[in-house]
Parts: sequence; structure tokens; C-alpha cells
Amino acid sequence: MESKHDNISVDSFLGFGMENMGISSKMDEFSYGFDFSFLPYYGGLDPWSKQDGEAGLKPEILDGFLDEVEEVEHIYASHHPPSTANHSLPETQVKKEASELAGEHYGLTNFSSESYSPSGSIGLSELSKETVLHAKSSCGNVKYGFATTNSNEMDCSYESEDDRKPLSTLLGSWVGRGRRSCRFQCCRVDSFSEKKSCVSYDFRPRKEPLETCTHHATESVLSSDDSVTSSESEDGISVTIKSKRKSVRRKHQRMWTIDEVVKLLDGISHFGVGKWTDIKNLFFHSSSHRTPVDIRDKWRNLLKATYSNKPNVDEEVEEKRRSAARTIPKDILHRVRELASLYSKSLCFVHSSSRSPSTSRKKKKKKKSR
DNA sequence: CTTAGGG
DNA sequence: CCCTAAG
Repeated sequence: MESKHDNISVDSFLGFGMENMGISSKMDEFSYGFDFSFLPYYGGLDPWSKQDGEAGLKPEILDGFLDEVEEVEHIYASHHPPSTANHSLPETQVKKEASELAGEHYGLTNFSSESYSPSGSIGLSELSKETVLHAKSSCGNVKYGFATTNSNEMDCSYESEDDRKPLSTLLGSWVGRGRRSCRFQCCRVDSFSEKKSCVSYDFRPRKEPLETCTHHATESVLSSDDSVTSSESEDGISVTIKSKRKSVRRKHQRMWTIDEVVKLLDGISHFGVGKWTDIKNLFFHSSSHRTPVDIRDKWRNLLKATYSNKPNVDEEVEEKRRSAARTIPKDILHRVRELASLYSKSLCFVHSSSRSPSTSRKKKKKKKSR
């Protein structure tokens, strides 16, 4: 496996050798013509070698692992690929390492009752979404840099000057908004001729089979100091590819860290309950996951947890909340209660009332005084 | 598009 | 988390 890297052709490494890409012939491999085999972790650095793909890791494992890549700033897949990339590893080991990777990033802050499964439970057969490309890799003397950009254009003009980074030969990025990002744009700069060729591939979900591949190519000349931009927009890091079959795969579930919860509470005390977008923009700007809805949901769950201490004898539900509340640090729980009572008139009333469990719940979070 | 609710 | 109805 290791020696294989040295021999691999640069163009075939990521399957993005523009000219020889032959993308149309591979379009039907998956639902949306996206051949994941070019990914370093998707069993097979050589996309043209079928054996690799077939002998590769179990799809579900890789699928889960690819999700984790999103969390990692830089993945280097070069002469010394991370052991997790070694598709000759036994399944169990890969799983283990994948979960270790997850553990690193989530810090195993297991204070929430929410679940998290690092390896994902859905296989590529249902190939749907969330694949990540933020892998900067070097192969031989040529470096392939994957970066992100906010640009929605395909003309290789990049918006942010400040974020400019010198990148070597090939730069690719997912463009688009958030998880809807579905267009892959890559540019290649020839170091000798300073020629730059850009292509953009459209991986949006389609109802119909892909007849013609969206493959725009342009040629332009760059001045030597005109490097390619890569902004670190987290949105660009991940891409969503939904399969035709509805939403087979849900967004990767991420545990809320205590830090995030604190930010959420700060946000609520700053803007008030209900201003989820504002809270998102100000307090979760750097977290591309955590949509306003996610934040709202989390708040809702926190509220539920606080209910656990209420005289609400609701069998299992009550116990669930109780255990959820147990895992939340006391001080945070207190803040939640404070904010809750601050923004919910009926919550105070709930304290002293002995109403039926079923009807009480709705009243509580109904009103917010703003 | 943003929120609120329900699933 | 996802989906959908409302505003």
C-alpha cells in the first residue's frame, strides 16, 4: 500500500486530472455521478483501478470516516498516509480508529443525552450526503491543495484577497451555501506556463439520470503573483450530495459541547429566545454546522432537561429528562432555568401548578417576553 | 428566509 | 436531526 503512493500518477490521484478525467464515463457509478473512489480514504488512490475500490473498506465505515474528515483541519495523504487511510486494515481496527478520531474532536464531552455514532450507520449503498474534502495532500513533488472558497463563480476569480494562500498545482473547492453545497470547482496552475485551467462539476441532486455532465472548462492566464484564494469558510469544507431517494442519510449528529451550550446561553441572554439566526451569526459564526434550527432545537432540549425537576411524574419521559439533566453541569442548568423563566412567563407559573403533565408542557415555552 | 412545532 | 406550516 505504501509503495503504491509513490507510483501513482498525479492526475489520477484524486481523479481530477482535468483533461483525462473521463468523468462522463463514470457518471453512473453513483446516484449523482460522483465517484468517491478518488478520495484518499475511499479505498483506492487510483480511481481507475477497480480492484482497489472493491477490496476497499466497507462503505459504511468509510462513509462514517469521511464524515470525520470534516472535523480535521488537514489530512495529509502522502507517502505516509494516516493509518486510518490504510484500507487493508481490518474492519474493527478502522472502526476503532475512526471512533478515536471522533473522540479527539468531541473531547468525549458526553454530557448530553444525544447520541453520536462515529462510524455512521448508513452505507454508501444509500449514498446520500456529507462528504468532505478538505484534504491537503502531497504526492511526489506535486502538491494538491484542497481549499474552500465562497465564490459561486466558476471563472476562477476569487473574492477574498486577504485569504489568499499560495497553493501549488491544483486547487479544488466546494462552492455553494452550507450543506447545499454541491458544486466542485477546481483550478490547476501550471507552474511553468502559469496557465490556469478551471473546471466546475455540478453534483446537485437530479431527478433524472445525468445525461450530460456539467463540465465547464476555461483557460486563463495568471500572473505569477496571482495566487489562488482559499478562504477557510467552513461551509466549503463539507458538501452535501443527496441521493435521489429522498433524504436517506441524515446530517451527522454532533454532540453539543459544553462550550457550545455556553455560547447558546450567552446568545439567548444577548438576543433573547427566538432570535436564533442572530445567535447563530454572532455566537456560532465559526461553526458552519449548528444552524439556527439546530440551536433552537438544543435550547428546546435544554428546556426539557430543566423540566425534569418539576413535579411532573411522567414515567419514562420524566426519567429520561432527569438523566439528561444529570449530565449537564449544574451551573449551566441554572442558567437555563434563569433564562427560561426570564423568557417564559408561564414557566414561573408552572412551578407552582399541579396540572396534568400532558397539557402543561405546551404552555411553558409558548410565550416569551420580548 | 426565519420560526415554531411535531416527528 | 428532519420536515413542514406560517408569517
